[in-house]
Parts: sequence; structure tokens; C-alpha cells
Amino acid sequence: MTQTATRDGVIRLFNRYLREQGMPITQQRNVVAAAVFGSDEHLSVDDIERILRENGERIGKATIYRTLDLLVKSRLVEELDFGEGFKRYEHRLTRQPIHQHLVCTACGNVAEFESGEMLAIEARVARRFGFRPTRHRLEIYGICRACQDAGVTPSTEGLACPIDTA
Amino acid sequence: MTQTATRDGVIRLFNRYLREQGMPITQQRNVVAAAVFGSDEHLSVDDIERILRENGERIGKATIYRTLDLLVKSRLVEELDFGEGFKRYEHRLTRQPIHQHLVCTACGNVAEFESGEMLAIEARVARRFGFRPTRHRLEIYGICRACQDAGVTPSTEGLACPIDTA
DNA sequence: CTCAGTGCAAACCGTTTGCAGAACG
DNA sequence: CGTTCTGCAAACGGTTTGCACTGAG
Repeated sequence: MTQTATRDGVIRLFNRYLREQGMPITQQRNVVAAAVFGSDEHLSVDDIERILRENGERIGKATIYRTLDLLVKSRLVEELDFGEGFKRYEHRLTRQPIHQHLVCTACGNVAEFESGEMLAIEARVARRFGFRPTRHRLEIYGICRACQDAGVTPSTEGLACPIDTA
Repeated sequence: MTQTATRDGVIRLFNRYLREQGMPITQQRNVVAAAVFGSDEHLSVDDIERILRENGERIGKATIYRTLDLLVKSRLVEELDFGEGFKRYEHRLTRQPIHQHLVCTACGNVAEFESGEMLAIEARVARRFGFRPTRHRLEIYGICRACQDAGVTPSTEGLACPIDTA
């Protein structure tokens, strides 16, 4: 029940946020929040809707979108975009979200990895461009080990030598 | 006219690609390609449509999308997604496209920067996860120097201490 | 002459919005 | 009780698709 206990704690935090903003704490908002905090996946809105339906909750999609806005604004949830044509959401409960992803272009699987070099890169652009970084996102696209083992190789349907413009 | 000369060269390459694929070389395809190769910006489809209209060309949006598909498949053009809700396109004419971007969350401006560390990071994930990288994308979000000078500071509308779940 | 491409408009799909009725404080 | 939220359905905006017509090879 550790997971549940922690989840309840964050829901309390979310409620505090709503109170701070002078917004009503509603059953629907807490049900959506519980679904997001109860999963460690990168959830799409359809994923969330499915989870709610499986739990016997019937909540309109508009309410899910509106609640996700609040969760993102409260900084308890992170919005992700893997270029799939829709957004995904991840809670920031147990750890800082990792923004480094390995995206397999064959099977679509997304794995996370840590990269200490990112701090150095951020410090360098801050110094060189006077840019003040707040967050980042690093995605490396390629073929995961499983797909390589299944015989997949990077696509070669482009021009043989596209940069020879002579 | 160096720019034009190079652009014509790439259009020749594009035509070679079409021939290789057994696809007709049409006026519309070359007009769209010329617009993309004639700009060094990150172009949206609306940008491209506007450029064509300014040049007196009237080409359906569907044809622009279909031609961009071909340009991307030929590897002469790169598809970008900055999470704006639509795609952008950049030619790979004069250089390998730089996939490291500084995105200002205040004014929306996107600047590019180089990062030699990326090669080391890719080599490390290849070794550690058996992942075979083909390309990557690094985006650092924050406040650009101009917006800082104008007095913008990072937003603080989230919870004061979101991760204290006690 | 034949087959693929084009343009238009409709379809699509994730997301947003307007509004009547329900719920929080 | 007043104000905000909810659910539904319609609107929205970028992208895709179906189909009659045009044009490339």
C-alpha cells in the first residue's frame, strides 16, 4: 500500500493547489488525478479514459483535459509529446521526470535513460547565449535491441547519397 | 545566385529520387520543393502555402502535404515538431540539420546550437542498451536573453514545493 | 493512351469551447 | 445561494482521404 499512500499524499497536494487557487475540489478532479498518479506510464488521454472506465468511473473527456491542464499548471504532472499527434502525461511523484528518451522507430517503444552530460550542456548554453534554461527534452531515435534481434535494420528508402548536389 | 544554383541542384536530386521510385516528376512537386529549398527557416505548411501564393502559384494544400511526404522520405527534408500542434520542415541542403534547439517559452523563438557532447551520449546508450541510434533531438526550454532583458522571469504558478508529499 | 497526380471538399482525430444543468463552498 | 464545474455535443485546426479530372511518361 506504499504506492497508494504516496498517491493519496499527492492528491492532498493537488487539493492544496486547488485551494490556493480558490478553485473547487471536485470528485471528478480527484478521480482523474488518482488515475494519473496511480500509473508510472506515459499516459495518453485515451489511456486515462480507459483506466477510469475500468474502475467504473464515467467522466467526460472534456473534464479529463481540463483537469490535466490544472495538474500540469500545478507542476505535479508533466506534459510529454513524442510526435505521435497527441500528448502524453506523466506524474512527478516519486522522482524528477527523466527527459531523456530512447524512441524505437520500429516498434514505437520508449525507454528512459539518465544523462549526466545534460547539466554540462545546459550550463554551456546559459553561458554562451545568455539563455536561462528551465527544462529540456532529449530524444534519441533508432532501433531498440529487441527489434535488432528480430532482424530490423534502419530504413534505407532515401536517396543513396542525398547530399551530393553536383 | 549561388543559393539558386544549389537549390536547382537539389531539385535535380529530388527528381532523381522520383525517377528511382518510378514516380512522375510534376510541376507542382518541383514548385513545392523549390519553396522548401529556397528558405533556411523551419517552415510550417502554412508558411509554404504563403510563399507559393506570393510567387503566384496556386497549389492545393493536399498536394503540399503529399509532396512533403516524398521530400521527407527522400531524406532531403527533415520533419520537425516543436509541440506547437503542427509540423515544421527544414531542408538539409547546405549542412546536416542541427537537432539541438533553444526554445524560449516566453516569445516562442527557436535558436539552434551545436553540441559535441551528443555524439558521446549516443555512443554511450548504444553500448549500454544495445540501442542503434539513427538521429536525435535535443530541446532546451527556457527564457532567451532578449526576454530576460525585457523583464520576463520563469513562471512560478505551480505549487511552492510540489514534491513534499508528507 | 494509361496510370499516377492534382484539387477540391469531406472526413478524421485530438483537443477546445458553449451552454444547460449539477455540485462545491 | 452564487459561483464554478461537468457533460454533452458542436466547433476547431492541422492533416488525411475519396473521387472526378488533369497531366506526365
